[in-house]
Amino acid sequence: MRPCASRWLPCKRSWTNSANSPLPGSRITSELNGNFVSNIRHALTARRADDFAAWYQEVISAADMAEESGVRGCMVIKPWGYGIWERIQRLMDDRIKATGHDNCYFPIFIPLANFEREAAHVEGFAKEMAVVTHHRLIADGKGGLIPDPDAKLEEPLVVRPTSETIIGDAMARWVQSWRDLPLLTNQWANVVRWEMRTRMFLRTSEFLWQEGHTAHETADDAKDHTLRMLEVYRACAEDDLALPVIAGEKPENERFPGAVETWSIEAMMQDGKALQAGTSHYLGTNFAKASGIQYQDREGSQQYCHTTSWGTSTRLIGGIIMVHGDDDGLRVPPRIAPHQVIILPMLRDKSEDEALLAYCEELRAMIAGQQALGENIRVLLDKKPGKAAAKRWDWVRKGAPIILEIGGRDMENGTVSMLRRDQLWSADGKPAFETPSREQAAAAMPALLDAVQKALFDQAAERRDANITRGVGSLTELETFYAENQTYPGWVEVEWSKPSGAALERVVETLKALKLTIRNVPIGAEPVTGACIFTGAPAVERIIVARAY
RNA sequence: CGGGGAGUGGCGCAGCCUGGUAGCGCAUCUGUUUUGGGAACAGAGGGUCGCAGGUUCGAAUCCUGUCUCCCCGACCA
Repeated sequence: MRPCASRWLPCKRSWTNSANSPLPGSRITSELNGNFVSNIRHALTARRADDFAAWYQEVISAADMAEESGVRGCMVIKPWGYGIWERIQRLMDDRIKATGHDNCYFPIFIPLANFEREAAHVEGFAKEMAVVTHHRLIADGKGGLIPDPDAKLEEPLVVRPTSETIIGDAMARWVQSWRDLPLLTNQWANVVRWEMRTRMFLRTSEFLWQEGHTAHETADDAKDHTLRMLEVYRACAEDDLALPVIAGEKPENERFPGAVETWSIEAMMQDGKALQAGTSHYLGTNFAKASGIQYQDREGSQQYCHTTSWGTSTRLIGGIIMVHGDDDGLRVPPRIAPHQVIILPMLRDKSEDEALLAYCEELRAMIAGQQALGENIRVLLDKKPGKAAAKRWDWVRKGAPIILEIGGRDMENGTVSMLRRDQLWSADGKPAFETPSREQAAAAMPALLDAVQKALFDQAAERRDANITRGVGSLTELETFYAENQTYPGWVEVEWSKPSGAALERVVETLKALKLTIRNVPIGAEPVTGACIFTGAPAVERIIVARAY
C-alpha cells in the first residue's frame, strides 16, 4: 500500500466533516487522514480540496487542452485536448458502427419552419438558439460592416442545437416500407446552444458531439435500441474512458424536449457532483408525426415510425478531467491518450547526445512494435530541446500515462528511468522512478498500460461506490445529510413513488431548495422496501439524488 | 438574464483611490558555468494597460458605453 492510498483525492481537514455523519456512505475522506505526504511540490498551484473550480480551469490550461477564444462561450481546443477527443471519437465510432449504424452528415442550418414542427422540442430549445437572418454584409460608412438590410432571409435559419427535425425530414424521404427499417444513422457534428453560463468542456455554446438517429417499426424495437445505445455509452465510458457510471432512466421532468423516455449515464466527479455523460432517448412517434416518417407495413397500411436519438459530446472530456485529474494535472486513461508513452532523452548539447538518441530510438521502436489494449502502442520520442527534467513536468500536467527519462547512465547500464503517472510520488515526496532494463521496460509496456487503465477505473469506481449513500428514509434525513456534508456530499439513493405532473413538480422544488436534482432511476437497483420519502406513498423505484453540473 | 468580481508582455500579478517616462515574478532569447532529476548567474527581447467614445495640456488611472472571463443565482438535451 502506498503512503497516501488515495492520492487521487486531496487530503484536507475540511473533508473530514463527513466522518461524523450518522449516515452511511459518506466516507469520501475517511482513509485520507494521516499518511499524507505534505512536502510534495505539485505541478499545479490550485488544489482540488481548496477550490475545485479553479483547479479544473488550471488543469485545462496547464495540460494545454484548450483556451478561451474571445467568442462568448466558445473555446479553442488545442492539440492535446483535441487529440483526446479524436481518441474518444475513434473508439465511440467503432462501437456505433459495430451496432449497425452508418455515418451521415446533415446541414448545420435548419429552416425555422422545419424546427417549429414538434411543439415540446420548440418549447425546450427556443430560448437558446442562434439564428441566421441575413446572407450578406455591407459597409456601414464608418469603416465597419453591418448585415445588409436588403439581404434579409425570407425565412430565418437556426443553427442546429440538435438535429432531430432536419434528420426527421430526411428520414421521411428515406423510409417507405417496413423493409427500410430499422434505419440506423449517426453523425459527428458541432451544435450550438446559447448557454447563459458556460464552462470549458462542460457547457460551451458550441460543442462537438455525435448524435445517433434511428427509425423503427415498433415501440418495442425502438425502446430496445434506446437501451442498446445506452449500453454502448456505458461500455465506452467505463472501458475506454475509465469513467464508472450509473445508467438509468431520467424522471419525467428531466426528459429531452419531445422524448417519451430519456435515459442517461451519470458519472461522479471528485467533488461529489454528478455529470450527465451521455443520453439516449425513445422519441415515440412524436418526431415521426412532426416530420411525416411513415412506412407501409406488412399488411399494406401506413404506420408512423418509432424513433430514437442519443448523444455524447466533448463534455466527456470535462468528466475525464474531474474524475481522473489530480493536483499535478490531468491523468489520461491509456486507451484515450494521444501518446501513451513519452520518451525523454536527457540531452546535453554534446556529442554523446547522438548515441543517447539512438538508444532512445531503439527503445521507441521496441515499444511501438507492440500492442496494448488491442491497439499499437502510441509512443512519442520527445526530441524537443530542453532539459528532460523540466519537460517531464509538462507531460505530467498533460497526464501521459508513462514517462521514460533516459540519461547517459541509463544507456551505460542498459536501463530506463520509468515514471507511472498514476503513481507519481514516492514516500519521500519525490517522483517515484523505477529503473528496469530497457528490454524489461519495453516488454512490460502492454501490461503496464493495461494496469494504468484499470487502476484509473478502479480508483474512480471505489470512490463512487463509497459515496453513494443508501438508507436515507425520510426527507428530513435527506436535508440533514446534505446540511452536514456540505463540502463534498456525494450522491444519495432514495425510494420514491414516482409522482407525476404537479406532484413531481413539488418534489423537484423541494430538492431544488437543497440544490439537488434527480439524476436517474438506476438500472438494476435493489427492490424497494418502504415508502416514498417525498409523498409517503408506497415506493415503486429508487432514484439517485445529487448536485450536478 | 440578475447580483458580485476581474481584464495591464506567453502565464500570474502590482500600479488606479490621489492623472505626469509601464513595473515585478515566472516563462522566452543570448552568453557563461553547471549536469541524474522542476539548474545558477549575467545580459536582452517582448505590452498603443480588453475595445470604443468622453473629460484633460496630458488617461492604465477619472466618466460613459461595450466585449470577454470568473463566482453565486435563474436557466440548462
